[in-house]
Amino acid sequence: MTTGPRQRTRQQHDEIARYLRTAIREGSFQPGDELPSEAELTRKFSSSRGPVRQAMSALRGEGLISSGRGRRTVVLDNVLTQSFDDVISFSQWCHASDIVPGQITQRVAREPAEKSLAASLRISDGDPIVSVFRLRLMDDVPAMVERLNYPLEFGRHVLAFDTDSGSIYQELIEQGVDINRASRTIDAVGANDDDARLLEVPVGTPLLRVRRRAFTTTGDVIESSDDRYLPWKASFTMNSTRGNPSSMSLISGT
Amino acid sequence: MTTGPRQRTRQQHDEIARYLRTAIREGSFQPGDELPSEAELTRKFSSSRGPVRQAMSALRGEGLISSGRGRRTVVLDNVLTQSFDDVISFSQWCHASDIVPGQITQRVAREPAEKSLAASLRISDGDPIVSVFRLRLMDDVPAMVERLNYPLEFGRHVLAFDTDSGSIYQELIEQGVDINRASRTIDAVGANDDDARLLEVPVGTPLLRVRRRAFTTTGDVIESSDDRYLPWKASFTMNSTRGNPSSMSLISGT
DNA sequence: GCTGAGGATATGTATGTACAAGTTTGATGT
DNA sequence: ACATCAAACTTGTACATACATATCCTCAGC
Repeated sequence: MTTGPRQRTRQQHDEIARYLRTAIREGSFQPGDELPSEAELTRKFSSSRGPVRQAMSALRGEGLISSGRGRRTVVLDNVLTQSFDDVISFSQWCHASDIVPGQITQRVAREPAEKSLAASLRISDGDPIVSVFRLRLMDDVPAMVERLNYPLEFGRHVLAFDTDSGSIYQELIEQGVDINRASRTIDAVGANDDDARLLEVPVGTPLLRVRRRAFTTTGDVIESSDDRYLPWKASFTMNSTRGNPSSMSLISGT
Repeated sequence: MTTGPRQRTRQQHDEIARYLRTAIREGSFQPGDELPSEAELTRKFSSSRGPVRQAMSALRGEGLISSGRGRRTVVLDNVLTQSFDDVISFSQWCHASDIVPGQITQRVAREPAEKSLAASLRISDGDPIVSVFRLRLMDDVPAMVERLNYPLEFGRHVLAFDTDSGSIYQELIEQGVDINRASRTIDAVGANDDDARLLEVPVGTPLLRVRRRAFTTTGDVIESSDDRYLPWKASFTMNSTRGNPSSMSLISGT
């Protein structure tokens, strides 16, 4: 007996949450609108209040809705958000959000590293790297451009992989690369010529840039990447509590 | 109407969560240790499983613990980076980075809340709010425009404060407002006319936008704000580790 | 037309019960 | 000594119920 099919019947609360997320995303419930009451959802899904409240709680945690004693639950002004702790893979995030991820590879190359990239990957200037340049889609609509750079040691797995077929992250995991830690820096940039063409927006359109470096347990750099999101397709949220500091920090530029 | 003392008996789940947070923080439960089982906590607090699971859910959402079917709940090694106070306050962040913060108030007003803002602050449409619009400086150079909105309950402290003199956050703390939790959403926008004029950049320049909502322990919304940074003056970084869990919150079924 | 009281309704909290689905543990048989 | 299996945990999910507490709406009274 192996792992068996990951078939797993979907839980009720999960199903309710997905229904609401989808309805909100597709505009069936606009920002400011009231969601159906818990009682209505209970009837609609032939469930009980528990699962309904679990779903609501999930959505509240994602910042999608706001609720309170006596008040109807309302939809907040929102775009999809990645929860900071589990942003690892674009594909994975899409699946969690019930979106179909897509990718159109623009370029895959094995080439010598230029100076700044070499420094970022902690290799020598001119050492070979594997670089990938892809347009990423959400439900077949352009959403992000992705520039990935790997030292050859890890990049060789990428060269042997069809980059149009899915998640590189998952492929690396399956190849036994132990991705242990990642560091992300978020800022804003204007779309350059390539970005603008692929994302179908004017040059200079504000994009949300996420630069990521991933490490093994031993501290070797696996990846140095630059993702640029259309800000109306994705944003980042994080929660912090007094006394329980968040892992995010604001860094001063030059 | 007598607003009455904000006395409010503490809820069981809140008390349990506080106990566990404190115990973890003070080292009674070390990273890797197992927490008491739900059954034990139920007995210890003479409660039922619902509140215990709500507390666990809160801690899981804060990334303090990890749990799963069949497995005991274990304490994670919490990565301390920047304290909550440093992240929430521009002034404190500047001081920590050895930068002189500055502010030039553009506008302070008491006005009725428009619809979306009212929803965000969880008050009624048209209820009075206090809004502040400031240009923030780093070493006397424009770096960020700040739009703050408070319900009157908290905003009255702001009205009585010289907004050119420093940190509103610190003032609120000193006035006894208990700022407990904050949620931030980060994305990118182009500079509008006001932004461009104050930051001395062309209209449309990409800015890093941070929308923040701050809450009291009881869940009341203190603030809903919109900060826009020049991306070459500030950015966000974040570290995550593979083992560490998502910040998805889930609440017990009960 | 406006105000205020009160009921209807909404979400938040708490308890009890039952079962599902993993993990750990220990007894048993070889 | 070792592998195997079953019992005894653990946490996850679900349902029924009750009450607390805040909001909204209706309608009587002025």
